[in-house]
Amino acid sequence: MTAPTVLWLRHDLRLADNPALLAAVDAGAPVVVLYVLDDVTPGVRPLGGASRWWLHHSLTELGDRLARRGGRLVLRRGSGTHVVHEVVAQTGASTVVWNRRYSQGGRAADAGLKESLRAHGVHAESFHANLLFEPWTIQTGAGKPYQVFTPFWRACVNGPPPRDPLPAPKHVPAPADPVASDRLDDWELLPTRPDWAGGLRENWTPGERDARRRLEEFATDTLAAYGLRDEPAREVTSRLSPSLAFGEISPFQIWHRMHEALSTAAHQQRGKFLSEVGWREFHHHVAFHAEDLATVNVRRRFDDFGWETPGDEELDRWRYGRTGIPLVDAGMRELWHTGYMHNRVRMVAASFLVKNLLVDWRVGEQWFWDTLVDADEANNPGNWQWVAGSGADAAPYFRIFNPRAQADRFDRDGEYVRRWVPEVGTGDYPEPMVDLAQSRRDALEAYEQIRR
DNA sequence: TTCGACTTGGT
DNA sequence: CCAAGTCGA
Repeated sequence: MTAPTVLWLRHDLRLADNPALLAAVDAGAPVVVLYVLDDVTPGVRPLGGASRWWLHHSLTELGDRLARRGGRLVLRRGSGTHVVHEVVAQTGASTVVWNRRYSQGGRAADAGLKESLRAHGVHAESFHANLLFEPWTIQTGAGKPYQVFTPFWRACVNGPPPRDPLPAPKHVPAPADPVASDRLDDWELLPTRPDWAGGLRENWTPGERDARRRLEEFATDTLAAYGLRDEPAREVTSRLSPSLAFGEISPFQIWHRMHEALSTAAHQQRGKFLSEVGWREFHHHVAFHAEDLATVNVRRRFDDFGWETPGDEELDRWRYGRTGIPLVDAGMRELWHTGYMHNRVRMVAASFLVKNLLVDWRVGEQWFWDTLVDADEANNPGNWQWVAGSGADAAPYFRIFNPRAQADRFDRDGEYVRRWVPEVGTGDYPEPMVDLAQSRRDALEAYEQIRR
């Protein structure tokens, strides 16, 4: 009997381009493929509601794919560190492998685990899988982390190119004795009473297989029209963000596909699309070096900002799309219904909360965390801080989106707004909850205080 | 130290 | 036309 290898999966729910999986299989021993639902480890953020829905289906699909290759997915709940030790003890595993995660809490837990495993004589190894450029490898000339996107991405692109994606193993040998696993249904990741996931089901198919399909469709059909990406009524974005968040697809696979055959028109848009992938890299870079991106202002000067404290009723108008500002409401309803919001509209809806209502960006960030299927520990707070002006490479304070002007520019014929707010222009649609011109002036005044 | 450059804007 | 600040080389 060979001692098995434990593969601990986290944000890498895929078989292709999975270095830790490949290493586990190549070791020649049976592989215990483990996923841990961890709501308890300090600094590891529990998934929000929409993400839990996605996770359920992604794990189901992964389990099926694994089974077709002879493997078996083992599910456990609790502290990741504790569970891994438990599984090692139960199986007599000699090796544990995983792909690196980059959040503060995740790194701390993994470093501690590596140390304690080695102290128990268990070999532990981590792999580079989920970012094109690991955060500590990109530095300014002065050896410091970047705080501005453009030079950061230039440094990435001008350095050694990302490796080619790795193949999926054809066979994943499971241990002869089955390892105890939770039943996925018992985790109750799907909503009941009420089941609010109907819009999610209509719009998404979680899992590696559909992620690959979306990438291929984007590369062959959609990328050529990516120049229209700012218009929310068009469907010209990749919609890969939730799959990237769960690691159903890797940035290496995306990068590589963008360097394969593309039409001339698509080729012209490639750099723009890859720079959006670059923003994901940038936010992870910033988060790696920041204190805690989801709670602490990158620009500490904002710590004294006098945010308003909104009532539940006011906040609910924003959350559920009843602000009386059509583009904001359209976006918030798209989010509530589908677990997703077009990027341009995210900026407008976030700007409205932070600048027109002067609500702390953390309040909006938490709502997005709970409702987005692509909620990401670095991207979500990083983008909210960017909008608020407290973040890295943030817009100047006096840049305040006007949601009406944004609608005129990017939804000129009102198609997107009508799709989500059909009653717009009728007596059923609410009056604006705030005067845009006055609240803009108030915001400029409030932000003026920060400058001192 | 200097200096060019800087995702996404508004009136 | 307006509106700074600061990053990075």
